[in-house]
Amino acid sequence: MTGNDVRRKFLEYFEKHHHQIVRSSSLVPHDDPTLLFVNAGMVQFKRLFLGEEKRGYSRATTSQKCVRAGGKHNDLENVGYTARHHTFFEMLGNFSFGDYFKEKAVDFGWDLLTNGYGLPADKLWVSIFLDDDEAAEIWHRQIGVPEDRIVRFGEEDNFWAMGDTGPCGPCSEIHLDRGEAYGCGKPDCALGCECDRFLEIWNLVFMQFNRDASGEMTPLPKPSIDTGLGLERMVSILQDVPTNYDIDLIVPIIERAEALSGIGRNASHEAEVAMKVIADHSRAAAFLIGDGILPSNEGRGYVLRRIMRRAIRYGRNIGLTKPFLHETATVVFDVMKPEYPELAEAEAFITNVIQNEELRFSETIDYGLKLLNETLDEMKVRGETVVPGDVVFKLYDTYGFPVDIVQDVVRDQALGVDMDGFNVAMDRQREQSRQVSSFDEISDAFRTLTADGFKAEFRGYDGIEAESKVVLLVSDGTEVTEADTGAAVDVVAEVTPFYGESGGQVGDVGTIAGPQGKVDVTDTVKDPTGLIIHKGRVVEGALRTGDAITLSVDEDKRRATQLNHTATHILHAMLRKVLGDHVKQAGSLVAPDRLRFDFTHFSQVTPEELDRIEWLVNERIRENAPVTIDEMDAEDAFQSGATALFEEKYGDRVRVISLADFSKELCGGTHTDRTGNIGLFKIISESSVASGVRRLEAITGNAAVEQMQHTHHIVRDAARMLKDTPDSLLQKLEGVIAGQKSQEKEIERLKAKIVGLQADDTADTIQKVNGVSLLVKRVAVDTPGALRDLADRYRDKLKSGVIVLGSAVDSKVLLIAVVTKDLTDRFHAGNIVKSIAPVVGGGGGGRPDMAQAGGSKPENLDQALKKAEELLSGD
RNA sequence: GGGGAUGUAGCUCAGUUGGGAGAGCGCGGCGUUCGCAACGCCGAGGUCGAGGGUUCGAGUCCCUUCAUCUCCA
Repeated sequence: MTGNDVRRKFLEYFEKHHHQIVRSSSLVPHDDPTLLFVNAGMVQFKRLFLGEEKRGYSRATTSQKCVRAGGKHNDLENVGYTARHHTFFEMLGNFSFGDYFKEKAVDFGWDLLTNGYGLPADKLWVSIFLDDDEAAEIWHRQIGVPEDRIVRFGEEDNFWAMGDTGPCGPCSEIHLDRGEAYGCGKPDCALGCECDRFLEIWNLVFMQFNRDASGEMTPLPKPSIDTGLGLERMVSILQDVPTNYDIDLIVPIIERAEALSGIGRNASHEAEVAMKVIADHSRAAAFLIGDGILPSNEGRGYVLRRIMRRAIRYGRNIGLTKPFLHETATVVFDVMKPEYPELAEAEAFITNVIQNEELRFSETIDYGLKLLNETLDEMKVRGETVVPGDVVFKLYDTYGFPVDIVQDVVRDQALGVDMDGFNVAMDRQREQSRQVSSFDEISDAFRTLTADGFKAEFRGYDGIEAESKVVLLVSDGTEVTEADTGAAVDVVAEVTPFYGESGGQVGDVGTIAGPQGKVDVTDTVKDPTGLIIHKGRVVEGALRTGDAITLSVDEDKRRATQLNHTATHILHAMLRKVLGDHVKQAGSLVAPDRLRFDFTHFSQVTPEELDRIEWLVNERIRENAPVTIDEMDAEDAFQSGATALFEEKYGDRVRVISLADFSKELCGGTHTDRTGNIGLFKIISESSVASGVRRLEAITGNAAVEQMQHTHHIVRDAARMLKDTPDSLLQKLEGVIAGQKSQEKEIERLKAKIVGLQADDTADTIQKVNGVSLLVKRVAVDTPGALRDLADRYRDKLKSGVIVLGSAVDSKVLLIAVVTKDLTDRFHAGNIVKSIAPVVGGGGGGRPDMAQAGGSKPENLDQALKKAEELLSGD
């Protein structure tokens, strides 16, 4: 049975038992800021379990993409060294939302394992929570598992909780005894042993309590089921192979690594580890990038970067010094194509991103090697043989140069590394970073409201005004019953026409009028549960909870925003048409005054392409296509080929926005009703955001017309100033610039000439003191540079001597002292200016042969020069 | 969220108590050559990331800010 068969069989089994097959959600969790990546099957159903969300089914089954790296669950450092750790894996699961409970869950699990997958019932063990007698009863009486194969474990192993508070409950795990051959051989080897004999394969969570802040647990009215069966692990059992890395979903990746390196995975322990790391990380990288994450220096992108770099580093251990990860990732597409066709579609983009990262990392390594070698050279000069730990740490911490590569290099040169020192520095850094991190907390008031089942109704698709009632007022993060004039306030209403910021479209602005007061709404946001919060300030009277209110959206701004939003959809479609199907939306901002669109593309969009895109978008606008909006089931929408975005969350009912036959997108935003309303579309900039992602900014409607007029005025006025027509403006400007250049040159030449003339006029001022030529003179130049030039000329003339020049410019004084090289042992230019500069109220300094100074008392310049003469004569 | 580093010519970078903005490669012109490569000579190209401060004077010191890199959480 292939891995893909195992997955299919699971989903089909539960579909047969009236479960909705739900597609895997993106690896990026949409509404959970505390979670870096989706790491379990239940994540996308969290709000269903909490009762905050309802969907059209009460039973579901999924094969969920999961990543465990970088967050609370971090298996990154284990991958390669164990049989079953992954950063990326798939979790099969069946879920009941207040439908069936323990009995059926146990029944399904056992039936599928024994009858479906054909596992021997007498090799299956079951663990349950200490006092969950109900579960024990079901397993023993209903299923017939002998009592000696039912084991009770404590809270650590068999009690599950979503967090410190919320739904929780006991769980029950099904284990498989693979026989002594897989065991550690110890006499006390039994279920729970760390070895590979007893494999935990399926975890059934019985969600039956709700735990409050005080720790008290109350029974849930509708208990639920959440189960998790690791696909890779299950496949390894059914294919009867020793590790997850021997299954047909992964072996092809390893085989590619073997082919590329020319080394077999069994060649050495090192090779074995490297192959596993490469196989796992290739999968993680392919899927993470496929879900829209790009390598970066923070957050999710940084975790992705670390995963890729870890793979590259291990690749070096088996001689893969050139970029290879994009090749092993290609195998991932082939293997996973049946279940994840969208991954294969993005192949070009994903491999490109990986290759870029490989090149970037090799730059990091090259630079680190350079720094390391410099350090080693210095050490050798000093006769040291151990690289200090803080040096290694600095290379790692600041330049990202991996420690194991330091060790390789150092070993080759028969030197040592102070790893203890490194670890001390590392621990210090950890300690330092572990200071409590405070992240934005959603006010408790909002949370309570949502938990009580309140749902604000959005009525802004059809109108911009609504009558409603104040449900909640929050000021300074705490709930209030009244907000007075001047107070900043967050308002929640029963119904609202205000669009809360989401999907790139900014929140509406407008006013809320109550019986005794008015609030200016400056922004509208949507919290993760969909609660619409109006943010504003009371500008008149006061607003109280329960007030009847009229909510009015600023019409002009909303309308402008709608034009930009519809234009964004047209732009998206035309980008794909002009640049290719690899173009995918990577971010979007739709504001009243402009739109910004980030998308995946490998190179700069040429000016010609930009023109063509702009032209096509405007053509679509002139077609005046109707904007049709359909609400439908998400599955139907996907089937119909509507474009969905990876960073967006979609419920089961979605809105599909269609523009004639050229655009069909899932979108919750507000749109204009015909493309012709947009009027005019103008691109105003094209830039890069990250490698592989470009950004376009554009304007529409009035803003676009104003922009055109503005630039037209500039050209017209410029032409008028140059007494020319706009068409020949550029030619004219070229001439003007050329003329200016030559004049500047002429000025330079003349200045030099003037300086030369001044320099010629010196005979009378050169004095001979003790055989040394001295020139002390007041001159008329206006910049330090000119003064230097002049001094240089004198020096060239004198061949040997000391020159001190001074010049008064406005309220400032410039001084310079030059000593020819042959005299620097007797005179120090720096000391000369230092001693005379105070006379003009300044200071100065410089090199022995040249020094400058300045001052703010021009009236004392002659006095200062006199002092210089005395100083030099007195030598 | 906390730390470290970098930002100077188209590119790679140098710039040492604060005192003439530089190198190599690339680019343009000329020369040598039948031609090319190579070489020689000449030349263009810089808001020293941005803003503020200290100073007579800031690429250099201080503060703020942006961008990039990097480690930790």
